[in-house]
Amino acid sequence: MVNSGNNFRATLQLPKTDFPMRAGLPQREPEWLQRWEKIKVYDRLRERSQGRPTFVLHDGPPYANGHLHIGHALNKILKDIIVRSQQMMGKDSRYVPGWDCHGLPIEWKIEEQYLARKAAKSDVPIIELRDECRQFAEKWIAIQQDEFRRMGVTGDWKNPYLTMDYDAESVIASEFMKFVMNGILYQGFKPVLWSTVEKTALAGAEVEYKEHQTDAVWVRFPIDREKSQGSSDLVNDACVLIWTTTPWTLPSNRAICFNSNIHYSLYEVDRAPDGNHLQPGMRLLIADNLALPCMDKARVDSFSRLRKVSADEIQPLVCKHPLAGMVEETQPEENRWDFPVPLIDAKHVTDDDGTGFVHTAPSHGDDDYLVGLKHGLVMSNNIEEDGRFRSDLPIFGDHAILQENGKEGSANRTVIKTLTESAYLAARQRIHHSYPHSWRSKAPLIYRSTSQWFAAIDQPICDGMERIHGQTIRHRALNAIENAVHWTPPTGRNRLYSMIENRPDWVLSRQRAWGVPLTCFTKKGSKPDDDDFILRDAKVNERIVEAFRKEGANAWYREGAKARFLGPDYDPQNYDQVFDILDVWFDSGSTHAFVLRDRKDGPSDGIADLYLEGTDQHRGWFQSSLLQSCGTRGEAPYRGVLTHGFTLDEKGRKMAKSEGNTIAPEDIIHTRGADILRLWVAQSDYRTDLRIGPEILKGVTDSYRRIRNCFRFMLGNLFDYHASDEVGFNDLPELERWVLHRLAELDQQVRQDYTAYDFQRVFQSLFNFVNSDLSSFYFDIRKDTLYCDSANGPTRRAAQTVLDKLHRHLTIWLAPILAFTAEDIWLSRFSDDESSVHLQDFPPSPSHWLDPELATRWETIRCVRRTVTSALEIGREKKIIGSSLQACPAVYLSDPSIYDLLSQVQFADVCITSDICLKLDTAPKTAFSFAETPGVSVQLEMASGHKCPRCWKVLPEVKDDATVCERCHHVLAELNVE
RNA sequence: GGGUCGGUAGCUCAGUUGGUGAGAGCGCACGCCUGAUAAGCGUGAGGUCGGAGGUUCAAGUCCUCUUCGACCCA
Repeated sequence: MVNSGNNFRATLQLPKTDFPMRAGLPQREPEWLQRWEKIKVYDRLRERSQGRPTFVLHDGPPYANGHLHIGHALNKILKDIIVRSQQMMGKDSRYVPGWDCHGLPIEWKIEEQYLARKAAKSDVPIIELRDECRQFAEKWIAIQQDEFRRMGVTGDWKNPYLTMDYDAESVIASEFMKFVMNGILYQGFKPVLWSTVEKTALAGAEVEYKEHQTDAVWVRFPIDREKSQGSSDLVNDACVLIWTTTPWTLPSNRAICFNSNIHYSLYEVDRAPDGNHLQPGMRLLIADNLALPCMDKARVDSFSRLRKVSADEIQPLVCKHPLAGMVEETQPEENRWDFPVPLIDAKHVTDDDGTGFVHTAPSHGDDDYLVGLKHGLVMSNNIEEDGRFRSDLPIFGDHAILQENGKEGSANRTVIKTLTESAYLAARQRIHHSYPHSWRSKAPLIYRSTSQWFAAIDQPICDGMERIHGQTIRHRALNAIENAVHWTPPTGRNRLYSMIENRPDWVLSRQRAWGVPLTCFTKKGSKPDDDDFILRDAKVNERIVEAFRKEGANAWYREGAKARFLGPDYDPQNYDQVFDILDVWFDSGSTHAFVLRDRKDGPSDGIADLYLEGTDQHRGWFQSSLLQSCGTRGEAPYRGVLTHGFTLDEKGRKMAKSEGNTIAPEDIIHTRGADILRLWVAQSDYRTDLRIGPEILKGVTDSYRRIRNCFRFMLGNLFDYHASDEVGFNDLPELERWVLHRLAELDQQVRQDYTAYDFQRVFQSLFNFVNSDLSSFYFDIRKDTLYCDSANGPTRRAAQTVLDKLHRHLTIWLAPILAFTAEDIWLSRFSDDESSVHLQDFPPSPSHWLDPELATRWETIRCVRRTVTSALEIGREKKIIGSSLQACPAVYLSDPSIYDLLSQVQFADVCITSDICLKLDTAPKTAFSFAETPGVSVQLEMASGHKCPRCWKVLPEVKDDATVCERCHHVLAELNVE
């Protein structure tokens, strides 16, 4: 025999398809991108979605510098899945991508270019610098746009929003001026890291930490017996001991912090060398854990612990400043140290180092500043730009903390000398420690209080919205978080709430060049507290907004700008123009105004359905947008907020270039395809941090291939199916109806999960369905029918009818995730020029598909099938059978209802055996059974007869190896083959 | 150092208000098929649910501590 199988091969309806098993995604994806652009999918969806309820996901703008990393990919793909699924669920789902353009990192890059060619930034006109920054941003926006689009992200790419658009700059200024007009803006002081060499403030990112040598001092603060309350041993002659590594900040001291969780005691010096700073009889309050090292450093020979002192006793104490009384009372108050120094309970104090008491100078540290704000401490202004004490400060005037070359000046020495003379110095020591330095000059930095502009978070706003939304920005924001916004996952609510509950006022000003200026004027001679300090004039504001709209924010820096904007009503001589720029968070916090409110494609009420960003944006965009919006429009700019975790490597570690564990989205797209990246996103749990690496991507690719092949099977078996071949629901076999039932169930599940943004579940459900219900069950069973039955046979057409539904539903359901592959699958059947899966909505599933009762029956059937399959497997192990078609198992059943049930279906087909023998009888002892399925036993019997050379079933009617079975005979007769 | 979140099989994930011997899919091993074929089907081996302690008749599920990791802040 040549090969009997091959003789009949041509008579079978074997699957036919051009849909390749291997996708070739990296090569083919760009073709689909071109197609979508050509047929204008996004625009057509807008046209045909008019009148539908809108869904607006407002894009959080990425920063326009550098190539995209995997975190960007995660973020944009999640957004894309939502945008696409909402559209397909019946919304008009709009998406406008945006970019954040202003700010320090770009300004830096330009500065670096200047440095490289030895040009000084100060020599370059500011407008020129700003234009270079703009060009830099433009370049990266173009690159990033390409990279995002390559991922398959849909949206209005032709009209993205940029925070540096003239219109955007104009709106940002206009939003800022709302804060000018409603009294929320004020000028105050805040300590910043300051370079005395460059005479400028530095942002956190510009700071590097290096070892630095300096003087540390222990200083006694005498308890003020008149102002303090407490027992006499404390109040009469004890001191609080503090430790600091910045002695020069002591003249700016305003308080001492302690921590009520730390144990403190009163100690007395017993013996010490002659001339020692600490002398016998001196009494000191110190944390218990630190008393010994302190006394040691102070060269005390022996000391005693007198008694424990509780936090309740410490709290009411008030100290005198160690410099108190050193300056004549004729000096103004700010030049004397005769003020009380309170003790403040603060959590940031530890007993790891120092004394357990922290000297607090609100002008010279973040903790100090915050404590100062909370307790109303006075901020001193003792240090000038060049790092010297102001000239008029007694004792210390003109002494430099750091010289112009960055080396230590005389300030520390003078402070230590003064304290030594007044006998309040307890000890000193040279120490090395990690200390902030300028990234550029490498010189040490100091904390220095500077004049800044703030938005008042707790200031009542009189804008008529206080009744509805609350009086202050903080009230409004907290109210919105609790009542008006839906959080995914819910933990986001608490996170943002506690941040906003505790945050200080918003510092809006930066001493930088690339950004939107704080468009306001101050009156010369007025003090910040004066009512007329900030010019508030709607006409002036309107001129600024107009100019910015036409010329961009550069208008602020043009010659004659001051006179131009002040107009005829004010004399420019009497006003100062502010040249600080706005915190870039104010820019992006204002996007709701120039995108959601002002664009035609924004939502009708100006509120986005969703903001979606990484968890770091609780501190960033979620917060700045909320605060800005509460200050200007009274309520949150979003109805929903979704946060996702960060991307980590395979071991759960942070990705870092230095670790060599980074993965660029570009590489994944070039080697595996964007759909693999998208599938990785969909099958990950974005609520926590997401891992990615070679092994995980391999797993994703495996899953992808599995799904792809199942579609290939469907497509292959639909090659000769047309709409006219559809079999009506009532004529479908039970098995087909069961599949439709499952499809209808999935329909509900998929919609519910997409609505909840739970794509992981969507994919999991679809993937399991395709694997467990289709590939290993339904497809496997129906292969015989599809291949061997007459092309037009009713069961074959029924199966194809179901395959057609499966193809449509599954492809469309997967389209938001596998944007490219779904298109590939769709076009394999519907390939006219204008068609695209992305123009489809989720198809309806007729309610009569749902049939729970039938599903229960089939659950039982599959259960018995599993017993049969296991029995067959035992037969295989014993080499009794190979193919299941060689068998005709006897199934012994004790339950008549199950017997009836199985009798009514083609159970042999279901088990993929040539025949099956159902018996309502007790099983022989040799029969196989599962403990889980009592009452079901299977005795493996061989099918009798010969193997039909066409369909391979072993049937009694087949008498020899050359003739075919009856079914095949009829089919062949139809075909006129024989 | 502080705040928040997380750690269930090699991988991605289920495990409802604490309650039948801890599940799915993939991968892996072995077998079958050779008419989805660099595919398909079946069977199987993998987990002291990060660790310790506690509450309870009963804990992956509640509490405390601890470890590792991440984000934000310092």
